[in-house]
Amino acid sequence: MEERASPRLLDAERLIQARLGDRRLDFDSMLAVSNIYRAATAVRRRAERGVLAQFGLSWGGFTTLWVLWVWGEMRTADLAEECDLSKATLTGVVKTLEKRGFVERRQVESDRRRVTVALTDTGLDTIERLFPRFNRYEGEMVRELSTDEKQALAGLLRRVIVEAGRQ
Amino acid sequence: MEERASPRLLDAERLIQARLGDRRLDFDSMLAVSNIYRAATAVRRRAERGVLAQFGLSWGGFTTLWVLWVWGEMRTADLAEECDLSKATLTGVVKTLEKRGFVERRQVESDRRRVTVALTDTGLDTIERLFPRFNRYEGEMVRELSTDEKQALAGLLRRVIVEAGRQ
DNA sequence: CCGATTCCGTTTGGTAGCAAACAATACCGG
DNA sequence: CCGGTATTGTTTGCTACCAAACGGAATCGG
Repeated sequence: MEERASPRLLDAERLIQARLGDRRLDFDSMLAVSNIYRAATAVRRRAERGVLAQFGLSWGGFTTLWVLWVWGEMRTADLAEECDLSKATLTGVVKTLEKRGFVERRQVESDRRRVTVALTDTGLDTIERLFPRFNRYEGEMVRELSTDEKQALAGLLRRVIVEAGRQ
Repeated sequence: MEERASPRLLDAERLIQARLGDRRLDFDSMLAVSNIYRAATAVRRRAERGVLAQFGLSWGGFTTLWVLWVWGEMRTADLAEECDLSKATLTGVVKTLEKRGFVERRQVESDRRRVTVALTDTGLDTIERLFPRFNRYEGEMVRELSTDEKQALAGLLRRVIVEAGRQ
């Protein structure tokens, strides 16, 4: 099970040890963190190629549609927060989604600095057809894990998110 | 233990569950996958702001320096593979690193299509000073986890990487 | 040799992502 | 009211990232 893991990674570990000489190095943390990043890249790429591309969506675009679906019409700032994007980035993503006809911007009457974003009918239809397929993909990507392991993984990651999120 | 971890995050997760209602969905997989992505973003941002920015490096730039440091001079294609980047992206990253004086390109005599990339003295000095600090940051980001938990996390993620990596 | 094919890194054209500067609007103290 | 300050979303300028097209270089079959 664990043995076939990745001999290359272990080689690298020894090489680093040699390079660093007597310096003390935290390998457990290094492997945990670098695997988080690698897993995220793998998961994102697979989802983009396997599902999202057919709908003309990137990961960020999908996330935005999904958040709007779950939470409904939202102010730009809250949407950015929920999508875990800077507001500047969100402006661009929304622009793209608008171009594709998935969302629309709405001026807020009571405060003209503000703008809300909402799904169009096309956007709603798209996310309702897309999400179940996306969710099946998610299942495939973690199918090696038991239910308990999935929950354990989510729980461990949650603690990393909280810690790393402290600025 | 798990309860104090992150009330806000769990609330959001419960809310989503409520919003999605009776649809048959694989929540365990969904939470595992989305937390992978969130954790990666948090980890990357914290490292970039906390350490890498001071050295004028992005995550990708750092990874590239690190790989070159550990493995030595490499062909472009192998470097891209090792950094988990497309060769097109790597061209850009190397271009930036070259501009900053961290790496240099070398034409291969025996096959003039090929190019290798190697650290400059500046690059070597930089990564040798930077990596220990980066590693301390990694430790901080997972400091809530015990050694066993870090290893468990790395192991679970490795299995996701393998599965999601199958195209 | 030579034509076709394969291989390699770069370029092109597009989206994504951030920080910082910005303009418009709202708000607040006097 | 009115001048200063805070807030909000966008713009600017940059890097990163990918797929696909490209063009030079090697290689292989005949």
